[in-house]
Amino acid sequence: MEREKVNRISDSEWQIMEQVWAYRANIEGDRSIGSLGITQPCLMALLGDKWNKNTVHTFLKRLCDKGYLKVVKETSPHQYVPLISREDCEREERQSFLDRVYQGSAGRMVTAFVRDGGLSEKEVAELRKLLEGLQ
Amino acid sequence: MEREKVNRISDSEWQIMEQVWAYRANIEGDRSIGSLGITQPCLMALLGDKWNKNTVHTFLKRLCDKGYLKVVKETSPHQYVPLISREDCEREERQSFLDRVYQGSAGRMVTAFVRDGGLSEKEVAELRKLLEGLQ
DNA sequence: AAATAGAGCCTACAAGTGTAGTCTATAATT
DNA sequence: AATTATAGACTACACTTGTAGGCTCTATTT
Repeated sequence: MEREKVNRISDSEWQIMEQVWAYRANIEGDRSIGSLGITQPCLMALLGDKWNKNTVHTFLKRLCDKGYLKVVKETSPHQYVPLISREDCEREERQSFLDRVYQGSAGRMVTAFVRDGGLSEKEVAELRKLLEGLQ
Repeated sequence: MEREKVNRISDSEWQIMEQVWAYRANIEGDRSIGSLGITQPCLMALLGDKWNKNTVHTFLKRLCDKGYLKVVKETSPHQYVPLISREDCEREERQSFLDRVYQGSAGRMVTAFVRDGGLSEKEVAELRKLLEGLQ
C-alpha cells in the first residue's frame, strides 16, 4: 500500500492549488451552483495578469499529471477539482521542510519560528492553550 | 542596498552545507589545527558513498557560484568555507516556506506543527517557557 | 624516470520548472 | 453562413538540479 512516488507541487503550482482549494471552499455548502471546480478563465481573473493563459494551462495540466487535480471535461470551460486536501499537502510540505532544514527536529524548528516572532498575541495565546492540552 | 537575488540552496546542496557547517563548528575554538574549511575528500568520508566524487565537486562548485561557499585554493586538497551561517540560511528557508505554504502566517504554521506532534516533553516545556517570555 | 592514484576542471545529459508561442476546435456575434 | 474571440492541445526553450564521465595535473610509489 505504498503511495506512488510523484513529484511535489512546485512553487508556481502551489499558487494555482491555493486558488483551487479556496474556490472549492467557497462553493462548499452551496449546492445550488452546479459547479464542481474552478475554471481556467476564473483562475485568470483571480490571478490577474500574473501569468499568460497558456502558462496557467501548463500548470493545470502538470497538476493533473501529478495526480493533484482532476479535470471535468463535460463542461466548457473545463473544471478543475482538487484530489488532495490542502491539509494533507501542508502536512507533506511541513514534513519535507522539517527533514530538509531541521533534520526532522520539530522542536528546534518550532522554537525558531516562535523566537523569530511574527506571532500575534492571539496566536501566542492559542498556542499556549494548545500546549497545555499536550501535557 | 538590495541583496543579489541568487538561487536558493537546493536539497542536495543543503546536505553539503550541513557538513560544511558542522565541520566548521567542530574546529571552532581549536586554533591549533590550521584548518579553515572542509575538503572534498573529507566530505566524501563523511557522506559515505552517497554520491560520486564528481557529483560532490559539482555541488561544491555550484555553492561557490551561488555565493554560499568560498574556496581556499592555497592548500591541496582545497578547503571550502561557508560564507553564510546556518542560522541565516535557516531563517531564509523558514521565511520562504512560510510564504509558500502558509501565506506568511507563522501562527497557523506553528500551530499545525505542534498539533501534528513530534514534540518531545522537553521541547513542549521549553516552548512553553519561551511563550511566557513573549507575553 | 615511469607508473599510479587522487584532486580539480570541464562537459554532458535527463528530468523538472517557469514561461509562452501556435494551431485547432468551438462558441458567440454580425 | 462568415467572422471573431476563446479554450484547449501540443510544442518549445532556457534554466535548475541530480548525477556522473573524461581528461589533466600533481604528488606518491616502485
